[in-house]
Amino acid sequence: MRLSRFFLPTLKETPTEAQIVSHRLMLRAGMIRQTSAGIYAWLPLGYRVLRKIEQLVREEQDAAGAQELLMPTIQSAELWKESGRYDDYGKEMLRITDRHDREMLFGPTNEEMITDIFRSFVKSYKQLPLNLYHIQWKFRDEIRPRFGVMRGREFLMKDAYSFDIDPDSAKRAYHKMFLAYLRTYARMGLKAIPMRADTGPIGGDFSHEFIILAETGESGVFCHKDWLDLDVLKDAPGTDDDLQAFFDKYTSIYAATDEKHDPANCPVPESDLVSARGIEVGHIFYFGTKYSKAMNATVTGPNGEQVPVEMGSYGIGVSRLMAGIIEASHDENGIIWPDAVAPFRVGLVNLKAGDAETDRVCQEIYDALEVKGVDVLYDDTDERPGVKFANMDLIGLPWHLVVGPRGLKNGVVELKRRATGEREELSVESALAKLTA
RNA sequence: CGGGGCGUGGCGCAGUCUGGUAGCGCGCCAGUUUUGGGUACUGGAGGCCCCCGGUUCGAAUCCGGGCGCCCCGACCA
Repeated sequence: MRLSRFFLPTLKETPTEAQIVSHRLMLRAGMIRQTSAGIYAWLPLGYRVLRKIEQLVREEQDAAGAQELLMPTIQSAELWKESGRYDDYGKEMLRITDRHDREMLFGPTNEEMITDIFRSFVKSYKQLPLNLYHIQWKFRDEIRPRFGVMRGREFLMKDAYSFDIDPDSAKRAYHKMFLAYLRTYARMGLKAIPMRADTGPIGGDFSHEFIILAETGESGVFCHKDWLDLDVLKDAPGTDDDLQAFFDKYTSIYAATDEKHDPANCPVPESDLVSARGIEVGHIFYFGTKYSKAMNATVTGPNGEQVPVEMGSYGIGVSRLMAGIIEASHDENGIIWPDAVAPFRVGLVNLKAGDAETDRVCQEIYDALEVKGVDVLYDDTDERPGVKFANMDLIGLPWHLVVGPRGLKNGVVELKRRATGEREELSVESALAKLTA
């Protein structure tokens, strides 16, 4: 993509409404545009990242055996009356009336709907286990939306729903998601810590929330320092292995939010205790038969009896995760995208657009990267170098390849790693080799 | 929902108290200049001053009503 043709409305100054760093940077980097309180339009740069995150989440869900479908955003109130949550959910649920005066709602979550789909088609225990998920926009009419997409009213969420014949099997489903979640965050370069959590309006008796560590996180977190050394991607068992041991290991190390942390009764000696800040980016629940009983979702068991299915649900705030990543990965100049979710892998900076030789080399590099399938944003504008550098740092692409007449005279270009600031001068060939490796 | 604040060119703000032709910085356009970390100069374009009503010779400014947005708190992926 050529920057001269890319819709990227960056801002030099920070809009006043933005208080936290991710919100500021997303506005300044031209990623989002607020349209109402807690509701945002995703501009091309932001949307690219959103899709990257979504895709990574999808890959891990698929790998864990979940199957993707897509349910509507607008739901009928009927199902919610059946489960009893139409009244319980309160004002957070956006209620809508259609032209026939039918009660509808913009879904805040999909337990009822998925349970309805399930009961319509699944009749036998032989069709279990089953895990269905979708990545869909949700709406929760928060009293006070804030912090940009971190606490928006409309947000993109991956929600998966597992169905099993008995609690043991449901536990395994839970463990699978537990692992998939940790893998998902790890692949995004995030340190995520699962913690026992309240189940809130979803209900149920077993739940973990996943907190990523970020200096600017909204809540305080305490954990054993061993957490910081764990490498999920190395520890992760294959999907067929028994996940119990993995689950036990990862839930046995101390971790608690400040609300639940009691310094007086903390099992971790002070010297091993890490105090940090975190952001909740996922929540998984095992709630048994809460919905299946209320909605009569049963299957025929091995002995011919009708058994209400054991269910769990598993959410990841996809749009929130973007803000979380920025909170966890930025510096005073802007965003630092982890490679896995970066909108482009390379920012190619032409320091002197219009200079024949510089233009030629840039074009050559641009074409070579495109051919190799490397996402590249080519700054072909005739802005001053300072402007280009500042903008490149702001939008945070992992690699900056800087090409100017001065370097070309010596046969070199400059490759900068955004995360570390390291720069090296090297030939075009070596730079390309490095970027396409 | 309780408490606080804000709404003035795209963005950041001044002007409101004390009514009298709407300003500044950044950005944008044109030109000159500059050319490796937001360059300098010159000349431009761009505003229903959130909306409706009232007071007044005259309202961004005063009064009444409405809408929107932000911050703190209780609540949440």
